[in-house]
Amino acid sequence: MKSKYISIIDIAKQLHISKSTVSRALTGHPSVHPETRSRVLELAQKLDYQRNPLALGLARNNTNIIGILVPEIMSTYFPSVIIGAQEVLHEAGYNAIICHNNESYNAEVLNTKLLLSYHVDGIIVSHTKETRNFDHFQMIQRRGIPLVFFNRTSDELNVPHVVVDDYEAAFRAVEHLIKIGRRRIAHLAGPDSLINTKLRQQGYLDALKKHKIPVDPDLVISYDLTLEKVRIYIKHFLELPQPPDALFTINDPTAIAAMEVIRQKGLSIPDDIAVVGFSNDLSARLVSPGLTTVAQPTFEIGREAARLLLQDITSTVKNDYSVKKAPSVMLKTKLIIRESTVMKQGK
Amino acid sequence: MKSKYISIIDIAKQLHISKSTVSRALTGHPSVHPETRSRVLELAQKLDYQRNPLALGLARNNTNIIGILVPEIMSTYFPSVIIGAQEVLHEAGYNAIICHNNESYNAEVLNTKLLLSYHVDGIIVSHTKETRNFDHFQMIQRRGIPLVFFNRTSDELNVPHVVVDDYEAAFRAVEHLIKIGRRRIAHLAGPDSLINTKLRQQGYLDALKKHKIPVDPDLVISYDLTLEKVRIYIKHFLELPQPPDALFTINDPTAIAAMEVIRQKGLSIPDDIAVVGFSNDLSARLVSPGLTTVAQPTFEIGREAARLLLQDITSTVKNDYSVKKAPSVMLKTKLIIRESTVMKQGK
DNA sequence: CTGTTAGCGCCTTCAG
DNA sequence: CTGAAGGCGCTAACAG
Repeated sequence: MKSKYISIIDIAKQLHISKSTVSRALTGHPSVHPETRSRVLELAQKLDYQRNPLALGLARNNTNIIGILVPEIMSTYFPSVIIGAQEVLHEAGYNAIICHNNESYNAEVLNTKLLLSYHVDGIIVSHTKETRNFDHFQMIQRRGIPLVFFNRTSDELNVPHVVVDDYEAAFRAVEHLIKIGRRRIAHLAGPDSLINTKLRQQGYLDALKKHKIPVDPDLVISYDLTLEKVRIYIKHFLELPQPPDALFTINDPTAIAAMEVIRQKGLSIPDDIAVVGFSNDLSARLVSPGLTTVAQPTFEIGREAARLLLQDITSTVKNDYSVKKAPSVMLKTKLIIRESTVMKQGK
Repeated sequence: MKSKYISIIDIAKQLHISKSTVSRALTGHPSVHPETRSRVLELAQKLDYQRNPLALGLARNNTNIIGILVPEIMSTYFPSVIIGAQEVLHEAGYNAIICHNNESYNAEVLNTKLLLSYHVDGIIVSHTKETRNFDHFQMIQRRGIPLVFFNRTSDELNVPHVVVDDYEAAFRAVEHLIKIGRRRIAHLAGPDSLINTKLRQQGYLDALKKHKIPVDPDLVISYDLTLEKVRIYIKHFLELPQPPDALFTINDPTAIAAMEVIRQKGLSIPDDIAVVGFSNDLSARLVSPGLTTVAQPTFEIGREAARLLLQDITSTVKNDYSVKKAPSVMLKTKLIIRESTVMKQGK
């Protein structure tokens, strides 16, 4: 035996029939004698035959493999999205190959090439925080390979995408802080390269505006999401002549890092400073005090992204997004109120 | 154009040479005229040619794909291991396809079949907590496909594996509790199906024995790692006539869940009950009080597993582990002491 | 140094 | 209903 694996040829030989017939029997082609078919099926079963999807892909020019490209897998957010996506993909007979790049743009470009080289049938992407050049994604689209973005999208590119109502979520989060009496609300925002950053920041600004609270530019800082720097920015906030009485951050890790700094400064949360994060990571529930944050429907984001992708893959008419507007899905978030903004009853 | 992708044939045609020559030029075969080679390379570059690894695999009967099979990806443990493994694999020119199964035995079996069908060159596995039957893994070995276990291994099977010193880690964790004066130390253990459970439990028992503390069977419970049940077991412990003054758990999520129950009962950590977990999940640092726990070198576990696997893949002599003992690597752990056992200085 | 041929596993014509 | 032949993209063995 040359290979560890058995092929339709092995079956054909043992049954003294042609491999075409075996292939037909296996794929359920109608014109095969029932008896032949059952003999093939039986032997295949017995030999533990599994067809080689790679060879199939080569012959049919599709692989049934979907690439999922995310910036990281250490938080709970991306793994949950992946799980949701895989659920839908598996159901449809697709398998996923997951790539992560530790937020590195170069790794992202390499990974897209890798996925392309494996002739994936489609790609689901959340780009890195460094990504400002979208040529590699445009190339994918130009080649006619279905592409879906989630969470982090680009307005330069017309790509089907799944997002949450970042603007509204931020708006409501800040409004919550205003309702509990805060007036000097700081915002530690993400990098401008992320569209979410802009939307959440706008939500923040508009909430202040609605409630006639003047915007203090000193209270807004954009940063690159490297947690080590949070200390610097929070210290800066706290040392302002008029320090903030609340903080809204771009994500939960930032909020949690900030809480540590605030506590070390001897300030109390939420009494001196109320804190609100974003995403409802697992850790938001675990820190003490519990972190008020915006919950995202992560599994559903994954499922929707997969659905959008499958639509494009299976659609008979090729959707040309250089002409036609790409579909998008916007999912609802939910503000989870915990002790970092509102003291627990009876404590 | 029939395909979205360009092949060596396209290059060959444009250059009026044979595809073999193109292939040779591309793979760096020595006997190719330098000029021919450079013309090929140039055109390949210009056409953005990427060779199809699937076709390569078909021709060479290897895919350069490694399967990584883990029970879940929502904690920080498995993602870190995966990242470590991929680091080594990528360096060696291999790509990983990651499968997770949400601790379901059936999904695990399906996933191994999936990986086999893709003709992966090797598989790295941490099996589910439900796995008691290892036939599917044995089958992989019998087919001569390199296999490496990590974290969760089986003593029924002779498979190369990477583990940590579970026994010693548990021993030292419990000894730490004894040294801070605890005498009634409870142990919430994992299911018997996991070898780690047994080893950690033995470490627990031996530490007690060494310090001449009688073992109270009421203080040891094995459970199936479904967090919802932690409440029951902890309540049981607390309602014993002589409740424990310390708790050692099989992992961090269990410890954290337990801490919640303990606090709700109005008891103080560590004064009334000191708590030690296992693994040093991200959340161990975030909960309050910080959780004393055993840190595992997760990245290194992944790297070692990948190295072991690559050894088997590249070794010219086929290692037959039905005769020869499989290599194993045992890595050191480190006890991280936090406030769940020892009050912080100056607080 | 280069072209020809065959074959990896599978499907899909095209003839019977 | 079935077999033979061709091709997907690539490499390897064999001639030159």
